[in-house]
Amino acid sequence: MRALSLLEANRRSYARGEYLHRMGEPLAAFGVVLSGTVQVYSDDPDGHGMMMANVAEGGSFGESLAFLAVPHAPVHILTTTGCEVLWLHTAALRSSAPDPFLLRLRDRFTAMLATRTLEMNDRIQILSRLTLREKLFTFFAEWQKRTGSRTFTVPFDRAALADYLGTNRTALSRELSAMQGEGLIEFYKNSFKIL
Amino acid sequence: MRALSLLEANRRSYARGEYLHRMGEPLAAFGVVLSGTVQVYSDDPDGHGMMMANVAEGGSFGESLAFLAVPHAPVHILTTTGCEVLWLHTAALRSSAPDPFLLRLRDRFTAMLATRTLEMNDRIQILSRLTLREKLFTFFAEWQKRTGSRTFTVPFDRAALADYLGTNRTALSRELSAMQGEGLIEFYKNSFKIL
DNA sequence: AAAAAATGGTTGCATTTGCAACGAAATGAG
DNA sequence: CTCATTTCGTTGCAAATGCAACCATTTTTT
Repeated sequence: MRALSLLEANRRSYARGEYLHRMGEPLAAFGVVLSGTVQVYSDDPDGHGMMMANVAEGGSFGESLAFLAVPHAPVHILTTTGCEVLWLHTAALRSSAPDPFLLRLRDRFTAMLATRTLEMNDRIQILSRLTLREKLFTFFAEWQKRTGSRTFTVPFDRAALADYLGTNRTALSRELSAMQGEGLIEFYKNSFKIL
Repeated sequence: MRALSLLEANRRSYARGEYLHRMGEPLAAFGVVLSGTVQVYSDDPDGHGMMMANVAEGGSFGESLAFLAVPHAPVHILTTTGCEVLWLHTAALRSSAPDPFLLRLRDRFTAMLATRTLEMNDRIQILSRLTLREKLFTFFAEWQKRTGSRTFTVPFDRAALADYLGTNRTALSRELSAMQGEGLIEFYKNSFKIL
């Protein structure tokens, strides 16, 4: 495929828990997850980890850092399951060669970034809610909308979900139990049903 | 200037508090703030407003919604001061015409989006902190880094800052006073000094 | 299969913080 | 200038929640 050679693609496999990238180093390319799940983490000075993104199969990560050639990426990237990742270089996208195929590629890349900012807006909306109950409502509403169903399975375990919502794991368990007790939701592991 | 005609630019003036855009409608163009400050707000179902972005002079807004031609934009956009805004259409950016000038324009646009996602990451980091004190530390650290000085003036009043940090205005006042009392910071209005 | 590690729920407690009510000071309008 | 409006800080209180400790269950490894 032409796109792959233009972007100097190469594919690699990773084990569960393996680092795709370490904080402080430049990202030479961005990644597309062919299988498995990877997470983007940021460490604060206290060594307190914060999940910035959870990327499932078909998703991508590191586009901005690679495109802008940020010298010291502010994040770790690691797998939560075994993974296959396609690495793509952005250099070709900056070329001024008037190649119509490249134009389409660039268009796709820009659309991807635009879509990403809209997704991050959703996350910011969740994090901006003042109470945990509100955060959960917003989170569930989004998944319900995204999947078109009142039943869905999220790709987070409890600890990761707490990180994603910006709260404490035990507080999350407490609130989920309370909501189940009130008949608002049902859940088993990472599968939720909105009542 | 060539860019302005390619992007069908037009300039408009707005009064303080005027709406540039209302939620639910498509954004035909994105905006560059020539003077003044505008804010991007999202309304949740409860009618509870949430600030998504604060755009000062020189900043831009609505790039993603305009580029993707999202039919129902999920945000309000309004001014907090008198403003001059330059509206730019993205249609030309999607053209496949092999115009080298257009290529550079598109490159700038993509870089802008990439930069935007990195900024949103910063916001997410702040919002992910569990305590207000931590949020303020992270917020101040960013401004200190951005301005290269321990003294800076932020473009938020207290209510807007509370929104930005995902907290309550009075809790924010309380915490700022406490931090001043502990000799950690000094502040007067929107100007802060890190000690 | 047994042991080890990871994951998830519960609970008591101290802290944080959202909220309401209020007053002072600053800002803007007539 | 005067009055109205906006902005900001303070405080009491109730509710939310971070945290630690603990146990049960599940999953992984040996």
